[in-house]
Amino acid sequence: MRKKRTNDPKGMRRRVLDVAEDSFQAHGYHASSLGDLMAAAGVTGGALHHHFPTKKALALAVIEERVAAAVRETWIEPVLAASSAREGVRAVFEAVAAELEQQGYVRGCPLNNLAHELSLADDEFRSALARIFANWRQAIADKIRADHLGGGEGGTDPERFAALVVATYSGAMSMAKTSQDAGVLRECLRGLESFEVSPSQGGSTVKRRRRVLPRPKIA
Amino acid sequence: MRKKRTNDPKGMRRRVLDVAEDSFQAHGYHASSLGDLMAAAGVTGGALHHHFPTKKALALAVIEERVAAAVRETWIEPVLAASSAREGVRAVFEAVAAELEQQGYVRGCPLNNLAHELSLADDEFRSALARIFANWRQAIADKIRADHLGGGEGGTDPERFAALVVATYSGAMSMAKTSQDAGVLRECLRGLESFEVSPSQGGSTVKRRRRVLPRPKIA
DNA sequence: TTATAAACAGACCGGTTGTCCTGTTTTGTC
DNA sequence: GACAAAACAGGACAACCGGTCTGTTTATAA
Repeated sequence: MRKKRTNDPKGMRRRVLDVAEDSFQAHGYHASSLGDLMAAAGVTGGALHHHFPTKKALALAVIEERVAAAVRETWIEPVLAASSAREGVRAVFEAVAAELEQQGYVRGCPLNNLAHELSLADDEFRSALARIFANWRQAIADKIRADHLGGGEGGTDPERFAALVVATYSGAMSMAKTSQDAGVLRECLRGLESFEVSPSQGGSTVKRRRRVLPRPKIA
Repeated sequence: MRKKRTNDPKGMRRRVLDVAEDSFQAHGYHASSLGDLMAAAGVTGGALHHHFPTKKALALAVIEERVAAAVRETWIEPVLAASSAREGVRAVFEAVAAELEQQGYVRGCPLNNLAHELSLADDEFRSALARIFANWRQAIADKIRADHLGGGEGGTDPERFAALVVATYSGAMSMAKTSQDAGVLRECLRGLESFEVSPSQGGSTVKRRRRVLPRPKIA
């Protein structure tokens, strides 16, 4: 009996993270047993333990590598690449809503899913998750500040706007997951779009009230 | 061996629900073992099984009796009793923020905590939780409609406003829990409040543009 | 080649989980 | 008081969980 065994530490680690990310997202951390993950990934206990000594280490890797990357790819990069912060926010909301409606079910936000389950359980989990939230908010705030330099977004407080956007998205995804309906995402986006600047910090040239979130382009 | 035994089904059931509600909130559903609950409540396995045949039945009772009541008491009733929807929302945000800052830690929103962990696990859980979200939103929307009848909040879409408020609160609590800092609640409230347009502008109805959040009426 | 460590296989174990089961005591009803 | 049902006590149990341990195979470097 010859055993074919291809030593591929990189690939094996990636496969484990793939199924762990998926299972944590679908069933949560506690409801995902290492036995299930091993079976799904086609990995033995020895290999799993070699790459991730404990379940906590595995979850920490999922958070820092996969969840952070997901937020970066679906939120931070699109917003920074957009013509403005508000346009970027609008585009992400609609892209996520469209994707959810296409796939027919809602599994929720990876970051919020794990944040709710693990924030109080372990402080390492909590700080890792808090860091992702902070980066998310800061990226949006930075984009607002960039808009300021470009002459736009007169009275918008960057941190306040960022917090509001992240909170609205997180809560909308929570409701969308519970009702299994992505429509609430669009509803909340409409709410944000009718956001008007409070002219308290009237440093901009525009004094009159105006719509701050531009109408969606017809594409 | 004499056993002192006071048959008190109502009280026993209440004690079990008390500790279950607390443990589900603090550690989550899966991380709360029935053994821990029995020890904390001072209840034997037989008694627990008599009132709640399965762990799922216990959780369902917690959701329908305790979580729904919590949302009703901290959100629905204060908002409906407030002078306006906007004032009620502001009061609840500030009351919760003050309470969290006083107790020094954040355990999150009871509804959202369980919603994230259980919505995908079981459809009975999901529908029960979705019903609470729906009642929450409808109460706020109803209050907006009541404001309409009183001559206020012209142009504010009730369902849209309610969805935005609930989403913002849920997401803000999620971040507050993860960062263990209730400050983001106040920040998001400020964001919602900046929906109002120019504070001392006249009440003329010249603008037919959508003003989703007019400023609150100050008596 | 040889030595050494990394990469992996697979069984094993103590502890825990949720549930069930058999009794015993109390309550309600006639 | 008789008696059925509810209310509770407490143990038993099979399944499962996460972690560990030993052994074998593969890569790496001298």
